[in-house]
Amino acid sequence: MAKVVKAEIDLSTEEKIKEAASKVFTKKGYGNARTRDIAEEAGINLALLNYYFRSKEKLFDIVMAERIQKLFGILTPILNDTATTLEEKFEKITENYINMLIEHPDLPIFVLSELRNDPERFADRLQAKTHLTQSVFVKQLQEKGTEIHPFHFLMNLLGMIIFPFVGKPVLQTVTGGEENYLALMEQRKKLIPEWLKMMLAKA
Amino acid sequence: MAKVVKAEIDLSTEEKIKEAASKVFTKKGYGNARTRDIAEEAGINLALLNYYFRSKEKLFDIVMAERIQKLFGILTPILNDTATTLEEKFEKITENYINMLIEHPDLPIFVLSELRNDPERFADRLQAKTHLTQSVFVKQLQEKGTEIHPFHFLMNLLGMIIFPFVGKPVLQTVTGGEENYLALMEQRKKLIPEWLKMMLAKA
DNA sequence: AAATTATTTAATCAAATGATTAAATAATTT
DNA sequence: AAATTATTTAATCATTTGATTAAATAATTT
Repeated sequence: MAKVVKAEIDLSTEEKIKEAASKVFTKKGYGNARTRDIAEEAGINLALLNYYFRSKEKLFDIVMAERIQKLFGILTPILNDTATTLEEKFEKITENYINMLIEHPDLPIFVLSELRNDPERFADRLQAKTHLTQSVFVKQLQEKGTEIHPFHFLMNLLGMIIFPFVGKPVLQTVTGGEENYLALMEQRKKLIPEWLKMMLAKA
Repeated sequence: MAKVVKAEIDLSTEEKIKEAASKVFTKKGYGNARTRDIAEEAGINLALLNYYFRSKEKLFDIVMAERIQKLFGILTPILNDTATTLEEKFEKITENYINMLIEHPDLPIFVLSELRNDPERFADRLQAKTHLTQSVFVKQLQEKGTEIHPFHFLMNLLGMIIFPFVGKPVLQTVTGGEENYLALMEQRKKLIPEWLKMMLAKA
């Protein structure tokens, strides 16, 4: 056997394919992506892709798991931090998300549009229900004694943070070039937490 | 020739195909949609689809034009109404959008994810730049003398309205069934305008 | 070094898929 | 009614596309 080197080379070639797949899938979506695109992007033979991952679908599953984690993994630790106040959570989530989304602007539209195609399929990956309903964040909101359902705050937060990236193709035609867009996103890092604090105060 | 009847029958069969295409494309996206799916949904022969529309792509172009209009057509008349205040515009946009999105929850994710695939292609359909920069809405905001860029308000409004529908597959696993989700959306009709008024007041 | 196992490639397959063609049917015009 | 035009269908094409196979090469073990 060639265990040791297998592991190393596997990781290297496997990783090359996985990253190419992530890039191509994220840019074009599952249906528009061709396994040949991925192979070319990875600089390998098409057969190798199937040798390592058996099928387009299996490769896609692996990519999706990682992309979902990348998109939603930010939330869980912050929402469950007992050491921070609600206000600090707003700030951290906004800051972390916008920084990440500036680097990966096409991540949300990819994940959300693939989830639409088959929500059941990735339901277990999400586990949003448990993560959120029992989160410190929700408890802190309930302690405030507000009439407003906790998820409204979450929708507002995520909506204000993520939507500008989901709608980037449209919105950027309005704001002008990439620089202007980035400048607006930078402003939103400070603005969004303030807006949420206002909502909290009035609630 | 068969002019008169051609026009009528064309409209009927053409419309059947167009509506089937709209349904299938919206649900699955261009890349995952099959012309055979559309033909079956329309209850017609596959060849008929090509007889009327020449190709999948041309049919898609027509569908996209209508879907873009459906998604963004709501905005223009309200944003340019000189008879309403900013506050009333918030209310009208929220009310109209949420009502429409309850009927067509998969519209935004479809349009936005297809726009991502080729933003240039539909740039002329959007014309967001002109429609917005010179809108009454923007002028009214500027009269308020706020430091905050007008587009922040638009992003917040659209983000809070549209995002819950874009993220429905994820968010609904948290909120529970369709009824709960609808109830939350109904609440947002009243809440979102209030939140925007607060942002305006503090700005 | 020989044998074994793992990796990679070129060639090819089979099914899916968008599109066309030729013929049949229906409608309209003359 | 005959001729013309429009609509619809069944059958078929050509290409694309995901996947496999058999052979070549490289690495590892014995």
